[in-house]
Amino acid sequence: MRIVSYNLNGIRSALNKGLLEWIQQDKADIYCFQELKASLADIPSALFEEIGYYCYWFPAQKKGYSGVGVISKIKPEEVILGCGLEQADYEGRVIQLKFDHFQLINTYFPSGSSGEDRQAYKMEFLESYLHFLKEQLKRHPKLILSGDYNICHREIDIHDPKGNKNSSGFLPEERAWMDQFFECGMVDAFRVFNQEAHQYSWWSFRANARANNKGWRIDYINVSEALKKQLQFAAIHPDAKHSDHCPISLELK
DNA sequence: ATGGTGGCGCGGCCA
Repeated sequence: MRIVSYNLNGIRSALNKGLLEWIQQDKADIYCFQELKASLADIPSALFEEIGYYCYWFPAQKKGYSGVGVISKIKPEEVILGCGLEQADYEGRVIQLKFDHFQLINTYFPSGSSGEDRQAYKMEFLESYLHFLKEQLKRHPKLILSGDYNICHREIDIHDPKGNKNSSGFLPEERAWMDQFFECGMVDAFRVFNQEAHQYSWWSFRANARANNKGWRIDYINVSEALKKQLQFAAIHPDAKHSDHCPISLELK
């Protein structure tokens, strides 16, 4: 069972850059997408269905903004659109899928990069999300949380830790939140298999950041302790270029 | 570097 998480920065733009063809050769069982930036009518589900995937979308109410979705070769037992938080659901940030042997929650965490108001909302969302996580862990001990967290956890996860100590996404309070998150009993699947530096999942469009690998690792697939022994592999895939993010993946026994 | 670039929808906003 292979699961991929990918912030597409616009599903229509990513499709124009060859996303479908990439999926056809990558052939994962489940793809968790963030930042669809499209309404339901503008998402070409048939393209994914024709290559063997069930599609579940939760776009934002606001046109062309945010939105999450999951496509899967295996039909889930249940799909929940949203997480019950009013603003997060308005912004299409969380989709939950119940599978036979695990619960999958795919999240696009708010970015705080556009100003104080959005940073305040990000912190508010993070606070609520911890309560949500604890509740979900009680209900579903085997939990997988994929997503764009918009936070680098440690210095090793960012190309310039000193220069970004005041940047949204690497603030001390955000990194402390990630500590708390993992203390709830979650495991960063990628770091189980890779402790190297310079492993990133997002690069700014500006100043040739990607070509110079000046990136941030802000995308994660985190699993609950109960699933850790089933982890076979996890990786980052910087060669896939349909977005300012790249896909990340894990393989589960 | 208070800049830089890209997606979306058509206003500049958001990242």
